[in-house]
Amino acid sequence: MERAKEPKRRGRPARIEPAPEVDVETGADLGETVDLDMAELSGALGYALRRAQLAVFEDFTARFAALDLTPAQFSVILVIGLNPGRKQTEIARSLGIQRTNFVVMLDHLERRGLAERRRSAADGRSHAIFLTEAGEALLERARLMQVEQERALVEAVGEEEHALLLTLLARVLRLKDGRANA
Amino acid sequence: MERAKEPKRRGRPARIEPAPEVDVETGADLGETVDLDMAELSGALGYALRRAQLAVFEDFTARFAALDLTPAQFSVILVIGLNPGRKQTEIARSLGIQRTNFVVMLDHLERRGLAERRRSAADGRSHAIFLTEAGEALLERARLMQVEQERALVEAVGEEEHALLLTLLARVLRLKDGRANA
DNA sequence: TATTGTTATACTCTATAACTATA
DNA sequence: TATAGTTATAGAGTATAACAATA
Repeated sequence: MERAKEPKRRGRPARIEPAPEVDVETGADLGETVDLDMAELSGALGYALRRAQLAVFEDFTARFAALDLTPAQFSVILVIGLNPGRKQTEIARSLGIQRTNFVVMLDHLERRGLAERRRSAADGRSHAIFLTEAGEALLERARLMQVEQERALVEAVGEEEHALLLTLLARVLRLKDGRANA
Repeated sequence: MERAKEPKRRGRPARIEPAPEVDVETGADLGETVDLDMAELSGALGYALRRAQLAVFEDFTARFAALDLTPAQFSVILVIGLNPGRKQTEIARSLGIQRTNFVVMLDHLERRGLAERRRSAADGRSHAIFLTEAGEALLERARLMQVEQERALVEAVGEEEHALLLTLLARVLRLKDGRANA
């Protein structure tokens, strides 16, 4: 049974004081938009991608708060679940995570009892990675949440458009090949 | 005349040694793909957005290396250029940058002689932000590079598809409204 | 020698708290 | 009291160097 952790404190430590019990809802940070000229930026695909990605990740974070999973953590347990027994480095690389940073991520998941490393008999250097029972269970719940987010996205952009977006975003990755072959 | 700065050193400091003159091109990090099952992840729009955004930003960084501009810095000088004389906080908020973090960004641009703060006569608290001559000049060069990137993107995804992507990515932002009204 | 996993860093980005000057 | 700008700081993400165990 995984508990939703208290969101970790960030920024300068609060001076120990009465604890004001602030009304968080008041934060009118996005109240009046100041109508600057943004037209040129809005035409830049990179900028549009960035804003869209942030919006989806924010939404994700809100939805997955109860499961205490970041987008990256979700992607990791999903890939482990679909590819049990693979080497640490294989999992990491498939997600574009450097193996050195993946160590800490896995430590975290292992300490939470969601994943485990097993020494490979064939190759004493490598670890085969698996989900635990708890990990599988959490993954199932996470899958449901992910489906809900996808449904919300379909509602926002349209059914066909959602599929189209996936297609077009895949094409954007051709940029890399383009430069590699140049 | 802005110089392309040496990319800042990161990570653990190298032990002072002969300097191996490594063949960087050998890094076969993405050589053989290990064919894991990624199907489920690939269907997640959030993941697709993330990968696409990273690809475009990487491409951007490569293209803008000579100008020594990050995507964020480009967006800042662009918005200042299009909205000269606006308050610091207005510029920052229009880009979704917290005013506290914007201070350092502006410091940086000001030290490079690209932007400047002028105390407002009307309101002694606020700064009106402008580009310098050098800033305007750099912005012009940056605009050309940006157009080139956009052209590369059009080549990668198609002319109509590029326009469609912008439309659909704007719709993705409805997610936020959805949650706000819920 | 090369690979797998690891530790130790270090820079960037982003977030919060609190201070100063001004309104 | 509220706002604009600022400083200080902390955490997350991501990058590099180097080492140990194993191949």
